[in-house]
Amino acid sequence: MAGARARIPDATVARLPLYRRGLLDLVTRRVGTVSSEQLAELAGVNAAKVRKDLSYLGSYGTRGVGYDVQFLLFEIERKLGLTNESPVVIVGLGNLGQALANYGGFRDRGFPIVALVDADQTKVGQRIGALHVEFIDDLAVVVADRAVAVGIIATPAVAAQEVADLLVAAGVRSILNFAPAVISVPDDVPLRKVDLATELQILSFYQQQGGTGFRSRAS
Amino acid sequence: MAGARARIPDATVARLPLYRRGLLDLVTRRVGTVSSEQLAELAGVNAAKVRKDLSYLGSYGTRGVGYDVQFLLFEIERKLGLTNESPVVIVGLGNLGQALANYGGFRDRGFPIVALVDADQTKVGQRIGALHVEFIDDLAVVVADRAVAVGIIATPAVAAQEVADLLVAAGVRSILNFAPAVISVPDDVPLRKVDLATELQILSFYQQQGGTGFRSRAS
DNA sequence: GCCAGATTGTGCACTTGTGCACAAACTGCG
DNA sequence: CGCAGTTTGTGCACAAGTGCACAATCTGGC
Repeated sequence: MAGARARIPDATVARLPLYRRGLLDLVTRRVGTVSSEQLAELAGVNAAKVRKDLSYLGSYGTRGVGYDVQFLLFEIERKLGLTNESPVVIVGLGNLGQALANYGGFRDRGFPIVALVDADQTKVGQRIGALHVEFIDDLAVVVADRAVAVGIIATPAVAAQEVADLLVAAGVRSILNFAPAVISVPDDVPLRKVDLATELQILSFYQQQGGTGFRSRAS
Repeated sequence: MAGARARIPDATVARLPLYRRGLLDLVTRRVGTVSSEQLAELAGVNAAKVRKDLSYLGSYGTRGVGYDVQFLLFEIERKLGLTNESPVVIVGLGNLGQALANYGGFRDRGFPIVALVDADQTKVGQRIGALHVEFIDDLAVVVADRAVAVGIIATPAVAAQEVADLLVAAGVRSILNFAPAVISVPDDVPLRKVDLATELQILSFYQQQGGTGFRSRAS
């Protein structure tokens, strides 16, 4: 009762996709009900955290029984805003961009890639997967015509800020940045970054320290 | 004084690579000294945090002047354990694995990829970049012979745990997991995960919430 | 209708992270 | 030699995150 209106903590939001993944697994296995203990196991966290996290969404469990898998999955997807698809544009088709374009994991989870854009004329027209690379100058048109919601930046670092500005101007609503550069965008455009080399360096630190004193704390 | 021995907080460790990146930039621009304010700008954090983070490493700045770029860079790299290279093996050469194999960003930052391994015999022998794909059964030999320190898992989710076990058994010292699955490893093997679809889902949440109430908090 | 067993939801204490504000300390100048 | 200007290093108060422990509540059996 009462709850369900309070703001959901950032740490909880970051775990919701993990719970979702676990629930999807349970659905395919025809499991109808799950306890916080079981879901914790699937998501790699502890049970108390699962219960507290889920309580921020509302009281969707039943004491003595657990959570209804289908219903909880639906509620998490609703909170995450996954009820309809979010078309994605990838900007920059070097090695990483091409890989992301071929990676099926996005479409499967509600983020179909609908456009590929690059500033290099020699790449324009090239076919990658089911799409053709388009020129960066057409970005605004592409975004508008295909209702693109998310922009992925996979360019070299020097171009990242400029591309971010273009994406924002074109009307993209959130940005995922793979370029190893700090970029700034308006406050109303959610931005996350993924830096592969950074992850390796963090691993290096803990490995040098003897491996101990560190568990989870992931992206 | 005194300090430099205390444990470095996880949050600080996660930012050291950002400072390093900024410092590398300054080195190429022939800048000799940097203030916490400037470094904060480059790393996308605030100045107080920079000073506190750096103070955990020791007192390497000079009041009224700032930090010596070369020296600070060296000290950060030393703390991160980047003074010598860490050879990397990539397991799983689907789209993502192939992209990672071609991605130059690793070698440039001290993590040369020295081996590619897959369980699919039709992929074995195939050439990607400068390397040939080897069979998973040879993993232990490859790791030992080439002093591999880091294992990257880029397999489908179902194979992830098995591959993790093989990597640990082969003597790899830390693991970066790209498979959308929870895996467990011994406590002395640092493990981090990168899940691209998870990042998009988190973006989706904040975008649905109206974009506000969220800044930084990245991987 | 009641009890045993199971499992959620949450109060609370603790740990970790953040950022302000300011004393300490350095440089350069006159 | 002392002072003005600058910038670090850190004490402190607050915010966020974590996890234990337990009351509240449900189910099924008899």
